[in-house]
Amino acid sequence: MLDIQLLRTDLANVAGLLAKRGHTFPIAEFNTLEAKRKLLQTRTQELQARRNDTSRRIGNAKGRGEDIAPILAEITNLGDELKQVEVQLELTQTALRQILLRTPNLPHDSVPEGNSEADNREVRRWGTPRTFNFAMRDHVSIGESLGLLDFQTAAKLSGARFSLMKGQLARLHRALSQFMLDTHTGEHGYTEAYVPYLANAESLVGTGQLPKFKEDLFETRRPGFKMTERLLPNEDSQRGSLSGESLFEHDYLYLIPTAEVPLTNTVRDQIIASELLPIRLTAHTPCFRSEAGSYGRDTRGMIRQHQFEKVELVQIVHPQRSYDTLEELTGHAENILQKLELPYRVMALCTADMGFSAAKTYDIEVWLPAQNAYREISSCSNCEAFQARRMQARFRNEKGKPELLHTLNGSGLAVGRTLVAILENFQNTDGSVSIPKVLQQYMAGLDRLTMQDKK
RNA sequence: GGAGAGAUGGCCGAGUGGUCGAAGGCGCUCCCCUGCUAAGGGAGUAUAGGCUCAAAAAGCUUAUCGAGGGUUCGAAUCCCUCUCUCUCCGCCA
Repeated sequence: MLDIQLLRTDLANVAGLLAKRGHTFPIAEFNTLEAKRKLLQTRTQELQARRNDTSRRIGNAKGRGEDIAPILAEITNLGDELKQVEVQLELTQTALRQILLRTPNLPHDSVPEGNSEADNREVRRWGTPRTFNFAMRDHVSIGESLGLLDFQTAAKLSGARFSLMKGQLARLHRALSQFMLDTHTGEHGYTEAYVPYLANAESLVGTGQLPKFKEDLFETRRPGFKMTERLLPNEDSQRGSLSGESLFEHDYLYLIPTAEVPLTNTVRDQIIASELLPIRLTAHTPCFRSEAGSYGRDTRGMIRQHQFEKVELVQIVHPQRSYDTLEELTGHAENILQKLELPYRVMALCTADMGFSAAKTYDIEVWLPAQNAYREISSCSNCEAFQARRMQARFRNEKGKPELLHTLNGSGLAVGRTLVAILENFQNTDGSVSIPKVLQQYMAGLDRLTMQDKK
């Protein structure tokens, strides 16, 4: 969420920055609502002040045993008007809030301007893509012919965009996440966390997935929730809530699309002591994405799944440190690829290609031989105070005053895509796949995946 | 699933309709006292927002006692709904 003060004082400039990332800010609507808000809020507070004053006087008069009827007469219609104005104010503020909640972050000065992913800027490259002197295959072909990867059965169980792994491949998948966690906790100073995989709406609003990207999420309904009963008219007096939040939102939970959601929200509604900063958290979780709107893209293989695993990195830091931290965090993710000996490049995303909450993002793209391309395997973002403002996540600054934190997150890495990269980059002419050295200790010393016994 | 008890400021804890953003204590900050330490004395110490203002400072003001709604001139206090925590029983990985 952007600072509403900034919108009030510098709207044209803000709208210009948002336009760079393809977002059209509703300037006229905002100005109208804001003018209305100011009027209504002033009036509401006037009436509230009068009510408070009158009530105080009634209290005093009663204490002295005086007649309160004349004082009561002064405010005969005050209650009704106050109620009306309060309702209007609440509606106006809800409308403003809805605009704010759906407005993306402002891009940092250093973010390249662009209209599409083609305008992303390559920052650096590591490793050299291997050349094959045999008929190189993609991960689906490799995994299936080894008898370790089975999309047909996965489709029977759940549908498209799910996968089933078995045997040493399933183990390699597990080994990857263990290796990543061990590296981040052992070498990069992160604290491992085990987190809920179902999160409430408030958490998803905090990190920015809601309200705008609801269709990307898998939504679950809590057992015992009875929509028909609850929506019967005249059921209770809560109807007509003015808060703008759904009355029933606590009856829904969402499967997390990334561990960024639970990890970042750990500091929601908190004022952190500055000596506890920076907070570095990592977690290995499944991630669930509906992939609405990506029909037909990456339909083959494990690249784009409804369910995949990821080791996530989250840092919660002092605002002055957040851009240094972004470089460090990106380096932590790169370190995994280097240890795995997988070639990659780092891209600075352009204004048009960044995610909703990010002020600046580096994508790390791993080399996939079968696609003859670098593909995203990690996305590292500095959200500055954007999420912190939504979450009311603050720390006590040098003056002892609460100030919004900066939040960062990045994949370290997407496990499924890393597995794909290993299968393709480490394939051998006989159909086996070599296991990167750093993973062998997690595989009881096994150094290659081979044809399963077919008996 | 059954029965019960709770939720108040950084922490503990008082407060069952009025002048309460909230006693008291602890903690913390500053000052005084003390050779040092300890003890003692005094002052201060929530958050968000609005208006005035070019801005800062300041002033005025509103909201917040788990959340939302209601009753009332007035709600931490009364009523309703929900959430969460705890205890006992049952069930369960």
